[in-house]
Amino acid sequence: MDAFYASVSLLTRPELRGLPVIVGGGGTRGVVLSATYEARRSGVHSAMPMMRARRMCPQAVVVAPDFDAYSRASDGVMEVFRSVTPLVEPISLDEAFLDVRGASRRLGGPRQIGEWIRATIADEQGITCSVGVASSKFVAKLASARCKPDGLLVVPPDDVVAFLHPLPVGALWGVGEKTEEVLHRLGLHSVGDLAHTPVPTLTRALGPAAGAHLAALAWGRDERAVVPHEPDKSIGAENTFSTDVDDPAVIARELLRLSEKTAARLRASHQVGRTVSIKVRFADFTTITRARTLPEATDVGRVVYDTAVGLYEALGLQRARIRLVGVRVEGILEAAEQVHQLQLGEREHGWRDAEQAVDRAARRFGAGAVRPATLVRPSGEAQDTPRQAP
DNA sequence: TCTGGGGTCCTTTTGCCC
DNA sequence: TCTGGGGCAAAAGGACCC
Repeated sequence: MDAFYASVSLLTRPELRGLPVIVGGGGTRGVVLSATYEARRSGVHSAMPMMRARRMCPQAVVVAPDFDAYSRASDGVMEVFRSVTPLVEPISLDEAFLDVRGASRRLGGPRQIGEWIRATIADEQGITCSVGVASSKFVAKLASARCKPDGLLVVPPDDVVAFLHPLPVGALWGVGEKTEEVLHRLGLHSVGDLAHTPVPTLTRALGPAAGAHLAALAWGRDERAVVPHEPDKSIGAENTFSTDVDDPAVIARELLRLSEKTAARLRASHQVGRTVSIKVRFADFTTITRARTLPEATDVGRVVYDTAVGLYEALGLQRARIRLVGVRVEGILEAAEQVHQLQLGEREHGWRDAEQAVDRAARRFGAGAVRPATLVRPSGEAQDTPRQAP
């Protein structure tokens, strides 16, 4: 999709069409999530700090994100994709790879399929998208980027190298700021430069995996298949405070909220995880992580929380100024695969039962209907995260 | 200028066992 | 008892993507 969040937000705010619009968090610390092309003309782009974006484009209208609307639009778009082929690999809410080799007989060549998808999505969702067609995933991805917005570009197999080589190295999927800097220091600016560099030079500079990978991509070699639905490897939640926090009680309360949120998502997806990790970002933006692997996988918020707090306390911080905390559960398995080892003298009912009861209450009365008392704040107290009404 | 939240993957370090 | 190294898994850090 083109400028997905911004385009979907404009559906309910048609009076803003044609204006520079930025979608981003209302607070002072947010970044740009999406911007219309009118705003991009002023240099605004996603991931840019909101403060800077407002300065660059003071006339822009800033709207808060509406993730429910984006999620609904995404469902509609993915449904269109799946009507073409079951081989759909979503990359995010607004983007997916489709392997259309098996659909040609029914729907015509890739160009016709692409145009049909574009027309159908414009018709059903009222937003534009761009389609790249190629014989590999990453060339298709670059092709779609090149024809944005509202475009379609087919790169036939014989044209791949000619298409790639003039592009800047930073255009490659997997080359970000740091890697680009390393490549520039080697005097490599275009994909063609990269292609004509000995592989050992690249692996020395970037490591064996990245070096070999980029060398292959520079010649258009990419064998990765379109894989529908890979299982989750980790599930987590994190939060940046609106202002830095040095009160351990506030940190602990936030770890509790994030632990419960993460565990609830595990239970909802019938999954459990073995490793609990926390993330702490200090006021100066340095970030650390700490992890502990449990004897047995869990989906219980209290277990996640106890582990997370233990990890935090083990840091031995003394009123450090904290910007962000996060909780993540890794080593995920299907709950059905997990066999619970019974202990002698174990209580018959525990936190798991309590939390399942909370899940049932939440389904009937809404998320947050029942929650730990420490997370129920006196009215009027400042909140760091907007929350549903109790 | 001041940097979100959801993730994945890779590399290096560390601790343990033999 | 000390020293060293290989193998392995877990932990930690960092780059990257949308």
